[in-house]
Amino acid sequence: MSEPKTDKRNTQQQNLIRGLFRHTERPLSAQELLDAASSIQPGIGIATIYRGIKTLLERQEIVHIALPGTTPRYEKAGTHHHHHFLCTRCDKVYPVAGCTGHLDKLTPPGFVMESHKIVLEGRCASCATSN
Amino acid sequence: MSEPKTDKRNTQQQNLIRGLFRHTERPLSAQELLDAASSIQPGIGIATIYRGIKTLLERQEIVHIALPGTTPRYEKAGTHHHHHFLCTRCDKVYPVAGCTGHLDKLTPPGFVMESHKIVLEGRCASCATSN
DNA sequence: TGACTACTGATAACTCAGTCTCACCTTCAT
DNA sequence: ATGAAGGTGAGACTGAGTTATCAGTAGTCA
Repeated sequence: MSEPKTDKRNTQQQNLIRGLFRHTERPLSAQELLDAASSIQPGIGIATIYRGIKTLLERQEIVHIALPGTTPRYEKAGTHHHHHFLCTRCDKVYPVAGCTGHLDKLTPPGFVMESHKIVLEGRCASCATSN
Repeated sequence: MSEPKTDKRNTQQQNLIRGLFRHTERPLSAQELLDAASSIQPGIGIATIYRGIKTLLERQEIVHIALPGTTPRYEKAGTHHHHHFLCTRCDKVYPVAGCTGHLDKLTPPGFVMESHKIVLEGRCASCATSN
């Protein structure tokens, strides 16, 4: 749980943030990171969370994920091509393996598709069973 | 180009906004509506645009469309199921006919999918040909 | 036509995510 | 152990998008 890697200092807070990504399978928002980090190190500030996100993005350890109608999430870099499920109840985002493909067929004539996003919405497993 | 429909007044501004949706095939943002409306009726205020959007949403003449990484758009209600193409250069959004289907297969066990969004990103026809 | 009142335009205010500032603290090379 | 300097936490600040306020305007109805 300590990796210098650059000339930056190896602080508890940055290691904590890196550890949260390492041990969480789903993409996290800044607020989710703050909540999770606060339960381990109470008092950690939101500015530190954003600084940590910025550093990890620069090091390409995480990637930015934009989703419709909610705040950005950040996810471990280097995963296979996949999409996301957004729970409309708890607002958590989950990775979804695979892809339907055949999206080229949808692209209008003359348009050049560079990437695509598929977002499933509904209830996650825990919100589907509870009211 | 004049439809009372409720006890609300039938103003030039509201008719203009309704007309813009009626004669535009692609979803529009508040700013795009302001730009388009201003070219027809200079001096129209942004507050009037938002008031018009609110009224049309209440009357279910338009629907709200959330997209990743950009501002909300609004689109004529009652269209067939379709998705959207977001131009990464001009930030315009275009409707995309059809759908790949087979998305149920992606839903993780225990999750309940209620809807899905597919967003294609790249260059629209006019941005693809110009630099 | 005249009066009532909802609507408009300008702009201030609000909301929220994200950034900046700065005094204090922690890390780390010495 | 010590000092230099980058990191931290608190909170002010910023900017984009949206909403509220209010005096003046225009639609509606008698």
